[in-house]
Amino acid sequence: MARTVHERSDVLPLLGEVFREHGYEGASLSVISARTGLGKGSLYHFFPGGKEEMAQAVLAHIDAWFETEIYAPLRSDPDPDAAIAHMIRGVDAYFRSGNRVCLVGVFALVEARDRFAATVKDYFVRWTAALADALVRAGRAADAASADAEEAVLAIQGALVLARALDEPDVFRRAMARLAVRLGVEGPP
Amino acid sequence: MARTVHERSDVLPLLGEVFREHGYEGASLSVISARTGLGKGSLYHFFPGGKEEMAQAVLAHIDAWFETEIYAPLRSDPDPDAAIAHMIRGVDAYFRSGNRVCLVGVFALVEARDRFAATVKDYFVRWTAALADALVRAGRAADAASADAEEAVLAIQGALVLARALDEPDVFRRAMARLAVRLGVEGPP
DNA sequence: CCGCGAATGTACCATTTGGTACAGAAAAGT
DNA sequence: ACTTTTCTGTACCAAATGGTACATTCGCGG
Repeated sequence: MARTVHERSDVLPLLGEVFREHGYEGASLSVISARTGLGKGSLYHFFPGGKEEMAQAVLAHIDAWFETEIYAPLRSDPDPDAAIAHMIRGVDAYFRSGNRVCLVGVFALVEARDRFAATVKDYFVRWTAALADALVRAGRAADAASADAEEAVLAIQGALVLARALDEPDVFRRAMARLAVRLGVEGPP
Repeated sequence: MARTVHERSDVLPLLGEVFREHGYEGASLSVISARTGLGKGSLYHFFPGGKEEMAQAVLAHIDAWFETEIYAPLRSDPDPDAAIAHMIRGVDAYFRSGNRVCLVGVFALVEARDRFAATVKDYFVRWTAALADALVRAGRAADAASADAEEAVLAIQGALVLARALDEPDVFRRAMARLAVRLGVEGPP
């Protein structure tokens, strides 16, 4: 029976897309099964904790990506300006220039209540902290850096909301361009 | 049997809170019934179209509030700066300084796919247009006004996401203060 | 080449879902 | 006082929900 053998790790991106598009409650096991191509048997084999474990795994996967790809450079790249520019390009690519939504943001607005609150909070705390760190190292005063970092992360989230609402990805691209100017770096390509 | 007689209009705010907290999919008829105090009979009496009509009615209700309370002054108040300041104060109060989430934003991220896309889009289009109008009348150039309006609306949405994610309403208050500065008016009290 | 464990599909479970039917009670008209 | 309309709770429905059980099959190490 077991025809194609899957890895848990290559299911995560598919799961992510499903949760992105339908939210947690909206992502029923049947649509998850359909989109991943995995039957319930396989799903519960990889994620014995069911839907909640799937979502948690996806969040962890996303978090890990941002950690290595965005946060770590912000914290420790010897050239902070380059790290900030890299962040903007990375974010632009990750959200496909506004065509993709932030799963963590989605969970923050609705389902975070108690289920994913800690993970969601951590994601944003570490993001703003890392960005503030880079800004300080780039020469900004500590309090200004914190404010600017908060504003930047907030702008990214807001841009995603607005771009999706208007169905106009350009809103996101414009926001990224403004962000680059405000943070004093080169904008996305 | 029918003890307390309700009005459709006084159920809408309760419905709004339910959708805000649970999203569309997460708001099951049972929690709607529990939170509104109305049995299914009454709910389907007021909203024959079921859950979808409830959500649509809530959106319309919200839209109407913003139209008269925020957009109209932005468009036609003889003192545009006063209208902008009034917007910031109104928004701050409406979202309870970050303790409340934007239902339209929630729907934009997840459920809008096809169900509420038009309503959601309209809400944000009219908001940005009205704000840009006020900014132009306040003396700003047309293109700068559009960009600033877009950025303002986006910042409000982003601030709501971040404030909720961090469980730190102050994020929203700070964002509103920065917004006031950037739009050149008095901030919220 | 064989056996064991990982992976998988199917059938099933109890519960909940959104929605309907309907019979009664309260208001409102008259 | 009466009818009629508006409102409400309860009981019910088929379908879908998240989850479990299990027999089966494949891949790999011995």
